[in-house]
Amino acid sequence: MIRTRFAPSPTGLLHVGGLRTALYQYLFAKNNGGKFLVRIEDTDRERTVEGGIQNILSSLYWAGVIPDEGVKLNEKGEMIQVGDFGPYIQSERLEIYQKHAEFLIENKFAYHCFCTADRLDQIRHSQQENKKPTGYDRFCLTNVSDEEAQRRVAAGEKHVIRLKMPREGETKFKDLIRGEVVFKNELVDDQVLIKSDGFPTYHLAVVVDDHFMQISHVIRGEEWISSTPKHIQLYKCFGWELPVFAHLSLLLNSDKSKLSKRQGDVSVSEYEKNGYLPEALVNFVAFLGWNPGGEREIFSLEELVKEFDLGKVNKTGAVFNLEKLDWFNKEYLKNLSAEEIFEKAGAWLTPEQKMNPEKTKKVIALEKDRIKNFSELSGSIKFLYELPEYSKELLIWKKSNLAEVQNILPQIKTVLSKIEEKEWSKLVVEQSVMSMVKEKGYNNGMVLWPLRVALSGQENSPGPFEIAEVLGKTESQLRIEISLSKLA
RNA sequence: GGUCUCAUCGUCUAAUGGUUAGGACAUUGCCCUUUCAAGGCGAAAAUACGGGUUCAAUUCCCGUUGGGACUACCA
Repeated sequence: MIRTRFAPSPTGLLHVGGLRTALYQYLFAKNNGGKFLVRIEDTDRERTVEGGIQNILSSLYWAGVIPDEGVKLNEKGEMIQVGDFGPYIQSERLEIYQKHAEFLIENKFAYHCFCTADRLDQIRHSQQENKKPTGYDRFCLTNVSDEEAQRRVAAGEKHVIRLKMPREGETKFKDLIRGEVVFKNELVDDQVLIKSDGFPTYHLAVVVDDHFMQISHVIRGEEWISSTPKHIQLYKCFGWELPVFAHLSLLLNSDKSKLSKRQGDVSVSEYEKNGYLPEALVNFVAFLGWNPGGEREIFSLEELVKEFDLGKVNKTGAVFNLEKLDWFNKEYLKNLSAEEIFEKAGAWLTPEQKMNPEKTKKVIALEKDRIKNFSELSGSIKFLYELPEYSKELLIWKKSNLAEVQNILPQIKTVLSKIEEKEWSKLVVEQSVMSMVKEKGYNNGMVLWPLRVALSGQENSPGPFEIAEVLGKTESQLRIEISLSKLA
């Protein structure tokens, strides 16, 4: 049984890099008929933030990356835990880690360390100055006997528990994405397993949990590659079977450094707020470092599941490029009907726009190919609900002049006034105006440009006939009237 | 500094010994058109460098250079 897990720390909002990791874990599990679960790694009490778990889960659900097991959301959006291997929140599993740490101590796979932060800093500094590899010098392993350690622990002295890495040999593993990776054991530090506050570090907790939650494939970011030998050592100490490791390359800023806040929005909820479609973000993020091979780029989540192949994941880090995301979002927007957009974009519409669904849907149909995301929608259709600001210069077509506009606009007005109110439609307006253009031998632009600007007030907009239909006869007439006065 | 790791157009990538090195985004030219968007047709743009191996290297090996990650009682 293939089982993967997403194990975020609730230290902030869900990051797009985190979304990609979760997505790959999800796609891999689903592609293999396996299970995807979410576990919360909240062992750092300093950094854990209020509402962090909630945000991570709601972003995941928004994106459609829904866990089968572990920490989930119910219909009301409340956090629940589902599955046979819980609890799925590390702060609720403290005794398990403690028990396993004791096992390691008893079997001499780990030892107590009483060194102060100051001393640790000092050795690190001198190691760096002497161009030596950094790491704990094993002072407490060599100078503190088991009996003394027991006594000091019993006396309540502050201490941590460290893993005793072997000094000989090397640790090898076969990464599903990178192939064989080898580390010399003597260079691997004696990692702290239990902190002085009694909480486990990531390294102990991740190994214990992945084992008991029967994770078959540990898919995670590249930043973990160098601590993998420590994890493998722990599996060996416990006598557990190793999972398969797959380390994903990082998402990058445009300067190729690890993606961070300083170069714009990186949280999933920010994209949600800005009116990006989850399908577009998911599709985009999936293609950062992986693609199924052909030339097609638009894939639904179900299609991604079908196509996904960890072996085709790239080793190189990918720059998170917003322009491409905009393109994906536009593609998805184009495929939505005005009806669907009206439903989905509710949060971005003004109350007035929401109260006139018939008109707003028509308006959306006109503008939907012009916007990148929903946050642009309301602004882009505003001129159809309220009188725009007019500019005299804009009313004059580049190949025309003031006198010509002053001559033509009244003629359009006359033509339009002849149309019956109930006959008013895009088609009828178009026929009337175009036959006038033809009759007088005018150039299209001479007439259509000022008409369009009179109706929209915009430099760029949909065509004049579409706008006229939405506006209706009275409003259209009014706007032409106002434009005329601006020209005077 | 040490360890690990990566290297195809500006960006995302395809091509696992034989291609005019393909596509997409962005840039740009033209067409369509009243404008913008969309659409259509083009252009420019890459195998980091140096050695091997081979009849043949983007592809395999080595080195160089460059980038990145890690180097915490954070994950």
